[in-house]
Amino acid sequence: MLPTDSYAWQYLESTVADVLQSYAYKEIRFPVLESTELFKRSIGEVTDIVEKEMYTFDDRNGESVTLRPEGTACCVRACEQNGLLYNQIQRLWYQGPMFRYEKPQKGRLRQFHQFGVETFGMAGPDIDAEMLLITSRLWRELGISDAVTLQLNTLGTSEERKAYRAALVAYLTERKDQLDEDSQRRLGSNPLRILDSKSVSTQALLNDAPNLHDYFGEETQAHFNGVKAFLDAAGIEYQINPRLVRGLDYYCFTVFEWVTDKLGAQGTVCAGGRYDGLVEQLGGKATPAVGFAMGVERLVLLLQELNAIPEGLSQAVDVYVVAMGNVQAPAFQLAEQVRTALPHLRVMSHCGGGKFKKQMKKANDSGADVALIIGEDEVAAGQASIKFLREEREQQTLSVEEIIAVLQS
RNA sequence: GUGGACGUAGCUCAGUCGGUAGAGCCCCGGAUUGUGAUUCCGGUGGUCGCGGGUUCAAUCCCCGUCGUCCACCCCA
Repeated sequence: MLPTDSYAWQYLESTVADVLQSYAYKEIRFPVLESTELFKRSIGEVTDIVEKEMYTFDDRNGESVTLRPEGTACCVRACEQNGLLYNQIQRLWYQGPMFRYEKPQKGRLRQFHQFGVETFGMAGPDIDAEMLLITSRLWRELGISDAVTLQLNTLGTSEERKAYRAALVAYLTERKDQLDEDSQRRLGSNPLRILDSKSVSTQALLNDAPNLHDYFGEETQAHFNGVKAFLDAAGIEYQINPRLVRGLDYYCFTVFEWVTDKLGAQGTVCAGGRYDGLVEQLGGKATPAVGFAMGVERLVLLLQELNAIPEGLSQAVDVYVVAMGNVQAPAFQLAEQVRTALPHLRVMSHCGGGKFKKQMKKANDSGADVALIIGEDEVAAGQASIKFLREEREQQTLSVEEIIAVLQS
């Protein structure tokens, strides 16, 4: 990521941090490198991520380690090892690089970055809804609400899913020859993923297939209705998508995705759901949990696509200090005085000498609104000149105090 | 992993039906010895991704390789 993009990242990062802070979430940080076993046990052995997308290697002790492909498992491990989950409620967030060995394309990189939120110890639909309140508010803060839509589904309990899975496999096995090639392969490995296949013919075939929602018992229905009721009350729009499934094994009940049609093939900008079984699966006490992750690169692309980054953020300089003649030391001193008095201003001192004309051109190109000019005359008089580069206004030669006063206004 | 496109100056790209390359922007100098944005003039800058093959001669044709992009797949 280059300086031309970093301001967009900083804008996104600070907006996300502010929103999460306003919901009283706490930041957690954990390592980039984890034991390979952690991901096999959490994400699922037969998922694509674990089977072919992990950066896995042996360390010097011969232990298999992996660059994290996602944050949830790492977060659970870190919390578990530090006693944050035992009979406790946690609302946490994190941020950082993730690694998946995939073929790069737009919105999909081998090292990419996520914001993640994980909550523990809350079983009701209210905290599920809070995930969507948070993300919905974030889109509003970022000015991209119109570009994203919420897809919502529930996966029920693992027993319900198991029963449905059997019915789906039975139905599709009878019609295997009508399935596309990828779906035929998934029939054996991960049949639920056939539901969100992009193949038109496969989707048509699914219209008469068993419906997951027919397999839900009272608990699942009630939980899902609860989530929907909170969303309705909050005025958050959503689409129920019964074919929305997740690529990671640990999800149950509520799952959701925020998607956009503005980014080409990689349209999911944020996704998450409930994963009540994971903590126990990783050796802890059974703990309800909900969370989500957002793709930073995709959100930055979307912000840029929509021109949603506030003007002025890309400007790096407010004041450019020009030194005429052999007065670099006093010029530095002037710049330091301005920085001390007005720390919010970005003050750049010209370095490298050169002709005055050249320095003025640099001042202009820097994007600064004003240039402070100091030469031998000014040094002798204990003054400096202030020139306004973006407005019709007379250049003035003033004392340092007066210049600071002008800059302040 | 599969398919397609593309790698020429710092950037965006043109070009040579095979005879070792050009524009715009950027940068530097000048018109203008202490005043930028508009002009005008001049200049620097390229083993034409890398390796092999064909040829008198390859940036161009062929093969391989690496990289990038887009889509599939997968997912944030």
